[in-house]
Amino acid sequence: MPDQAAPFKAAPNSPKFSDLEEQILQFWQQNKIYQQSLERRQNAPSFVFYEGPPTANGMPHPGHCLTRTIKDVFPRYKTMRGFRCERKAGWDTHGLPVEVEVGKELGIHSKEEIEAYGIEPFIQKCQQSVWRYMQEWQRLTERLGFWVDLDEAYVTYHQSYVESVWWSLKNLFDRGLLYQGHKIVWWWAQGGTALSSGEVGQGYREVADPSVYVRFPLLDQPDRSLLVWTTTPWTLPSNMYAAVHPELEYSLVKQADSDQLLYIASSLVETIAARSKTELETVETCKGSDLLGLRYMPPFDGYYKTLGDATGALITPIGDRREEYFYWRVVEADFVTTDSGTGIVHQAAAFGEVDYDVYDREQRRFVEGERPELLCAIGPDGKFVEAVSDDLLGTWVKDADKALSRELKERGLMFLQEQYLHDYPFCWRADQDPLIQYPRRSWFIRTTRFRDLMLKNNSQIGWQPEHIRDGRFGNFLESNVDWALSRERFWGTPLPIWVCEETGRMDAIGSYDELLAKPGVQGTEVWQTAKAANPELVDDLRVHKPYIDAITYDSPFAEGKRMQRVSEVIDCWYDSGAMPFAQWGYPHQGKAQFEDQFPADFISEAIDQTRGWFYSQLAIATMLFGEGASISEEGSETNAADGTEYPVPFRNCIVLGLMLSQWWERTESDHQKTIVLDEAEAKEAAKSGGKFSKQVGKMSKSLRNYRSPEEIFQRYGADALRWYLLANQAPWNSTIYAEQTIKDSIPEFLLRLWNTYSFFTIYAEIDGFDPRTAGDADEQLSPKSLASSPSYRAAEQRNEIDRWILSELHHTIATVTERMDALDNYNACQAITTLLDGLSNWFVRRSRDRFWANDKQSQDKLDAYWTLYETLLELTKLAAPFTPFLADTIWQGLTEPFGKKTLSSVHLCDFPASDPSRIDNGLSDSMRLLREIASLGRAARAAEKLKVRLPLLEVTVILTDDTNLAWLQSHDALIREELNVKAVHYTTDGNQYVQYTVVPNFKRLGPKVGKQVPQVKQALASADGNQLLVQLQDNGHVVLELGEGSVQLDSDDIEVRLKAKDGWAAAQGQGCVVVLNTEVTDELQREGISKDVIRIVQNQRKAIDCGYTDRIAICVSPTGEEVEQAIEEHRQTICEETLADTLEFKTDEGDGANSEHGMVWVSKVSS
RNA sequence: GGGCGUGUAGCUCAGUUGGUUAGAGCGCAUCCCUGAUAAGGAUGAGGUCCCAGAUUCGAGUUCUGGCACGCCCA
Repeated sequence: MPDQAAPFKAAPNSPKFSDLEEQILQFWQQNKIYQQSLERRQNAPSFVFYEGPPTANGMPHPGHCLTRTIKDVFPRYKTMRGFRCERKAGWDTHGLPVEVEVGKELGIHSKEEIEAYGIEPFIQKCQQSVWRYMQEWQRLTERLGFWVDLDEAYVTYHQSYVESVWWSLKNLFDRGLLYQGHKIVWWWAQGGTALSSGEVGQGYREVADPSVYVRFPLLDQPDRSLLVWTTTPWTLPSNMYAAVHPELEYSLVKQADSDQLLYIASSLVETIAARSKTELETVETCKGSDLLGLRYMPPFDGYYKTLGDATGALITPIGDRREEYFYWRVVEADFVTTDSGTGIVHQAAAFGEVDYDVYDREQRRFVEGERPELLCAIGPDGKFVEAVSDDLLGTWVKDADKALSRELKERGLMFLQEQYLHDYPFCWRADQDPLIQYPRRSWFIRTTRFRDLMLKNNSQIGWQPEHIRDGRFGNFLESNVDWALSRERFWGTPLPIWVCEETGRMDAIGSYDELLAKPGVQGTEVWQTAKAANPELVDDLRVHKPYIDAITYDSPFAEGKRMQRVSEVIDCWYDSGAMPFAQWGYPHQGKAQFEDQFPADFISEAIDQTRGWFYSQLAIATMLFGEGASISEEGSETNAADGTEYPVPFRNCIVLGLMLSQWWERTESDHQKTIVLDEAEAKEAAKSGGKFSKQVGKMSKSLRNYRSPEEIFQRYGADALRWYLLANQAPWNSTIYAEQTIKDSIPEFLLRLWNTYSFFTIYAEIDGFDPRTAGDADEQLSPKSLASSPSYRAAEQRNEIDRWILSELHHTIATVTERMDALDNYNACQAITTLLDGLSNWFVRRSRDRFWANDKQSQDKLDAYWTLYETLLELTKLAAPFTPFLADTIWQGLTEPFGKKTLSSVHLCDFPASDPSRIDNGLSDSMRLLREIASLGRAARAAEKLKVRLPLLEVTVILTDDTNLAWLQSHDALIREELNVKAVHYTTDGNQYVQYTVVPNFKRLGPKVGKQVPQVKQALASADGNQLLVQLQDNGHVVLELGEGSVQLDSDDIEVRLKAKDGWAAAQGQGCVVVLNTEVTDELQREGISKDVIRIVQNQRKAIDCGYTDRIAICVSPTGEEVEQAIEEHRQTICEETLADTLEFKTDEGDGANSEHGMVWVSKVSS
């Protein structure tokens, strides 16, 4: 009977993990365990973690669980390892997605509609919308066990945050690094707004556009023309250049019935001739570079009339030529191909990004103040502003195509006109409106000045996986372009620049107070009025549109004039990139925190953040701190800040793969799709007709093709999900969310750990094992302090299997520590799994008898307890960062007898330290061999269909060498038991049973004999293995005669292998062969039968609900004499094993068990 | 169209500086155990390492070229 006063109580059998987790969650909250874990490390060295802010205006899905699990596991680990790891949460709150969400809610789309609705109520709605799914996010964060300071979270719309961002922008502005330029955007003319690439991508559809081939006559040789091609004739009036590829070959061709000569890329001559149904005869050829600089007459002379001969001074003169014409020259461009068109590309810089780049490059050739202007004949409404011909003024671009084409035809410039089918983007909100590429004034940060510095900083970052550094991220930095910072939107950090209404000169503002301190400030009452009318309004809104726009002040540049803010807000990526300092409100406040918490030791986000948060952080930190802080644009009024030395913003970064979903779907008769998330479910549902097909793809809100995190927690628990995410794959691979695998992580790890723990508590209760005998036990029950118990013996005095598992434990601790320090959670988990397997499947199994032994105080039994207890304690600490809930449940169970003397949570403990003196590699090797022998014996049995219950006379184990021979011999009892044999023989002389073969150790042999490897291999294979072995044993080496001389090989160069000879029941492994004596005597047969009977009876005991200690009566109706004799012979054993009072040969009433040996009835006699 | 990545057992995934017999878990099959018991364990089957070339004594691993998929950018 269990000891009533036992310190341990048996743990429940099959717990519902999600319920246990909820309890732990409550415990954590009530006892502020997270805060305690931080306080315990108050003066410890810091390990800095940055939380990349998620947006809380969408529901979280399983993909977010991966990010948050990875973000949790390393800080937890580092905290246990003795570091102070603060974890400030954060929320990304600005940006277009928020505006779109609010717009949907209000049923409005365009900027005009928003303006009509009112910017003030609109941004108020944005501010509220940001928190729409806040609760879900907080719940996810907590339920997953992601420890982070949600209460102290930084929020990008908060005034202090915005002011930090302003400070940084002012810094850049004052250093001349913030400038205005043009950006070519996809423009919705009717709506008056730019569209994001995502929005543009949604709107592509196939349309037929005009395809025109137009002649551009050369100025100096009017009979020669460039032939250019375009599908947007409306851009021709804004033509600036014609681009050729300098390396391509061009032909000057003559049209059959005309005097006209045309330049066309040589490889396209034939195609164009065919299309235009004219003969084109090549007159001469040249390279593209020969055409550079040629001037031509543009197809429309709207600009040409005034600018035709406009020139400017070159920065680098060409020869003695110091001046260059601004427009209508042949220029070079690498993007010119011969895939379509003519090989000469019409350049209208206003309407194409690559065209704009060419223009930009051209501009830089001229000295400042003498540069070509951007030619743009179209207004923001998509209509002609500069009259090409008077009747086009005010015409919508697409309507102008026809008129323009007609005119070109009339003037004889149109070489060919066709229709062209291609994909073209339309507005996703108004599908009749084609988008156009259009230049917008935009603010840029001169990040290109920092390219090399960013690359240098990048090289300092520990990327996980490594290829990110030189691959995706490195390449991205290499091709850096200036950061287009401004957005013509409403909900974002306002660009803190005020402009003089008179002079256009500008000023940047670094904080709200700085603004209020400006002379003659007006407009603050707009905010005050709003706040008075609605006291609920959060104060942070005062630094937002429209309130901030209302504030003006006296211009320092012009007497009596005002300074007014520019209208733009900034890219919200800048917000997130400013997080390292803005989270503290630096430098207006939080200086100490910033200096303490910069840079981060560790961050992690998914791969899609490469150009997002990873870049924005690196760029901003590079520009503001370290060497970068001393860079400023020439001629800027303010010199750069004195470079405070700060390195990269983060030292290590795990880049996570994307998580895909897997589901089963069926299309119903009404074209609706039925989606299930489970294969079993799909099979079940398919019974009602219609097969389901398996799908893999992105998680999609509209399809609902994934399980909500909340449901996963309910079904399987957070630990199961965490273990799946941490232990099943390297985190940077994109993975398929596999429901089944999560389910599997319960029996694979959680339940196995639980069962081992439960096994311990069951026996500890029965035996009253009391760890409190360790009088000096410390608060974390460290192995050293447990040694103070009088019943605790030093490991070297204990049973071998105790020493073995402790050796495995310390080996595992070393591995896990080493792997986790390298940010490798996957292999750390593998090591833990291996340890748990050893503990559960070998230590516990092999030690059952010791735990069941009668003498409660025998030293061997106590050794077993101490070993298991200590291993479980340390294993629990090892597992704590990975499965924090289960680890804490078990920790609390294991420490319960100590009451308040021990730490209340495993997460307050130190991570276990590996004690090298406990690692015994020799023992590990021997034990591995022993387990292999047992396994081989079972395999040999299985091959002969001799089940383990049938006893056999003997096994013979043949080894290649005698290293482990003595050790194994001393363990033959174990093998006898495992294999159910009467005797075990070990030998190295197995000629009778095995064939020896000698194989090369290629790893050593390769470098040694090089090209002779195949010959050596051949020679070894054809030689007699047994003879080679003799040679090796006698001389320590073997000599092989090859064609070109002899080779001497020592024992490290070759490996001896064994192969069982035919005719034996044998199984072979790496270094041994196990041979089974298959002779089954009648005696053995009967013993086997008796064991069968025991099993049948035990099954019946269970079937009739017997308790462990119930006594029974057995009746057997045997099939024959042999069975009867077997039972008679082993009557005593059978009765003992099954707690039977009587065993009779007769037929009984009721349900019996029918077996190969006859009917068996079992009935309960007493409880 | 460009960049980056991925492709290994039915499924989900590992695979070290190249070393010749490619692993794990699940699933499947066969079996064991029945005092951890709605658990636990063993053994086995299962592979053209996406394809084709190249380098090498030797390639899942390196190189080149394809194919498929994904992500990012045009």
